[in-house]
Amino acid sequence: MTGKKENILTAALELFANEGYSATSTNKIAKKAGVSEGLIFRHFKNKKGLLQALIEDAEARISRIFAPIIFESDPRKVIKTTILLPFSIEKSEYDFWKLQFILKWEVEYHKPNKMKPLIDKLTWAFSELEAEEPEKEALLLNQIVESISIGILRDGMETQNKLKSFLLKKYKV
Amino acid sequence: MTGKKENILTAALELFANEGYSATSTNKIAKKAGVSEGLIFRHFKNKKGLLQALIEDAEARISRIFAPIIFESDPRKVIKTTILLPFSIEKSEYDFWKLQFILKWEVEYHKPNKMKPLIDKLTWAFSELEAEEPEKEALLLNQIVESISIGILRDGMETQNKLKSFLLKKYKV
DNA sequence: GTCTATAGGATGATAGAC
DNA sequence: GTCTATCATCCTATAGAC
Repeated sequence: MTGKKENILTAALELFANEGYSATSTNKIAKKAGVSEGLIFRHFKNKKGLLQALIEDAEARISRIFAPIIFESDPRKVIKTTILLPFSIEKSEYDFWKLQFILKWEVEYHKPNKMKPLIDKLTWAFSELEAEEPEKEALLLNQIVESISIGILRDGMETQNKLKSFLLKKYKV
Repeated sequence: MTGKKENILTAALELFANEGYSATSTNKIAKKAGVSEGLIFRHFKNKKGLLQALIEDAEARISRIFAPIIFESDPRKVIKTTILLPFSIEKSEYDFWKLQFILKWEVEYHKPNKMKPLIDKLTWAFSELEAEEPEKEALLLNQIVESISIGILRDGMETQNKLKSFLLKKYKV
């Protein structure tokens, strides 16, 4: 069950997410994983390969989380679920999210269009609800949700909880 | 005018802001600054000292930018100026802002209360305008502005320009 | 699959000359 | 103030044994 390869991934995720990619040495990862340093390179070729494996894992999880929104057909529910999204993240998934956000600041991993499907769906929802400028509403809500996510990951859910009911009321969903 | 100490600061700022603190070696900084590596340590004791000098500089600039809002007495103008804030950043200041945001992900430099004065002022403004929940309005607007700033720094001002007039309209300022 | 040993280079930092 | 030379340490990665 607890293969050593997985130990490495778990340790690396926690360290990359909380201390940064460059600041984390393969030595630290190996120690935390209870594994020899060489094994990391056997399994992942190099340090970047290890990061890549984590990124792919994280992206899979994230599209799984977005799926219920993309396939929702009630516009009100699309907006409601989007607002609730950051509050429904499980603690066990925090490091995956953190990694996402940290990597946005590392040039080579930042893809601005990653949120396009969500924004498109939100645009559709707002236009169904006859908003004056559905695309801008969508862009704005997307950014609000993103900034709430960041707030939760950095300072804890309590700091953002006030905004939850406030937003639901504001958007009447 | 172009003292070597300043060269070091300029080079380090650009590198720290765009490639991260840990990913930037003192060797790279020295080369970019056209200076010997040893000089960095003469002037700033160590790499952390160099970062600290930049942080202090950045914080001074930022409070200078916030000042006009804090001392504004017209609540509508407080909100308007806050919304316009990220759009009024000069290109030459981008790296200072980037550094601010990057450091928020490095535990030891993240202070969640840094925005308190702005949030307090916004709370006051919204309560003057008789909003139902002024504190929550303030928290929300603060986060919106922060996320727009991030968007500008990462993807350019064009990507955020749509939101500018949209927000001014939404907040009727 | 996993470990040990180690290569080869980069890194932060110091000492000493000018 | 500034540079050159140098150090000890740490880093990523490989080779070879089990």
